[in-house]
Amino acid sequence: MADHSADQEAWASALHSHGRRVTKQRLAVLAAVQHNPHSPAEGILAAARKDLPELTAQSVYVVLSDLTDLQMLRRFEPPHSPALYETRVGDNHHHAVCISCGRVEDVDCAVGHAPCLTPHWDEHSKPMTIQIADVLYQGICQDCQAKQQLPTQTQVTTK
Amino acid sequence: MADHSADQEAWASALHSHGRRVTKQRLAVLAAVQHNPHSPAEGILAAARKDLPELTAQSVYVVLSDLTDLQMLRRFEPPHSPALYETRVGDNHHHAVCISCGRVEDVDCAVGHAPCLTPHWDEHSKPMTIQIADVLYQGICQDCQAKQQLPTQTQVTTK
DNA sequence: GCACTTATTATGAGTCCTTCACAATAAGGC
DNA sequence: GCCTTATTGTGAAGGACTCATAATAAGTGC
Repeated sequence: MADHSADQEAWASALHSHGRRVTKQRLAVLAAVQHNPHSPAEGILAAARKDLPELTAQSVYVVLSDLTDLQMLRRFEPPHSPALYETRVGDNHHHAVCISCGRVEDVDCAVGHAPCLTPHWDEHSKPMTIQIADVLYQGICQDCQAKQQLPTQTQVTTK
Repeated sequence: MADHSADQEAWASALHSHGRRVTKQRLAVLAAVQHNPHSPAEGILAAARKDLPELTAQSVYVVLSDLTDLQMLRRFEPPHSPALYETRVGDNHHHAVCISCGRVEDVDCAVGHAPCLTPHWDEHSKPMTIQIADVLYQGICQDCQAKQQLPTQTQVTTK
């Protein structure tokens, strides 16, 4: 167990710099997200309640969305899954999710700091000024590959 | 109004090839998605009901998810939005959403057929076998840029 | 340190999107 | 045309998240 108070102070000053009050709820949520990256609100609630049992789910939702707006947290929504949160922000990394078990891995940007930031628009579309390019990789993690020694590797979606 | 029956037959044979029965509900949903790309289930229901008023929302959900599994439709979920559907499948294109108005544009793949398909894993992650790489661009479309001649271009999220 | 103001949190209910269980219907093979 | 069974319709339920309001407590000034 490393020096928690150092983290606490870092979070506190970050909150201050955004004009937010430093509450134990926010610190608990931040710590929970830090120690459980890629967790949904429910998981963050469970983790934070170990330190702060009276914390409510609604507070977690409020805190998470506020801190996400402040860019102190990053939120992403894999298909068929509730939103996941992480403290790793500002480094333009991406995510890979296992379509079998749902496990999530971070993927560093392969193309520098702004991957694929120059879309080639198709004919009929009105271009946009792109600010973010999120890449979501989907595949099968090694664990799941080992478990299901697939008989056929082609799609077996014939119902 | 082009030749609808041609489309109908194409959908019908596609359904057959997947072992599905050809029903007016499925055809209505497929036509609705084709004519309203990037529509949510509710919008597809509304569009399909113009041809088939007795169609129910639940049927639309069932049909959409089944056809998505069959890869006859493609589904994607922008942040803070219900799932959107389109008939353009198998061409590995991506999407750009306007963070202001929610408008969605197709973006052709900038890097050939498999963009960014070779993630650089960070140190601690177990690599996965990547099958899909979805890119979600977020920005501001021209219309919204024109409407809000932003006074400050930095973030005004100080509440 | 002690009020006081107001941001935050807790409480409770409500919304939206989607799915489930089961009965009614109809597509397609015979 | 009939029969089997996939599909659809009906009605209700579930999960994830948000909203309105009251209670609480951070941070400010005295």
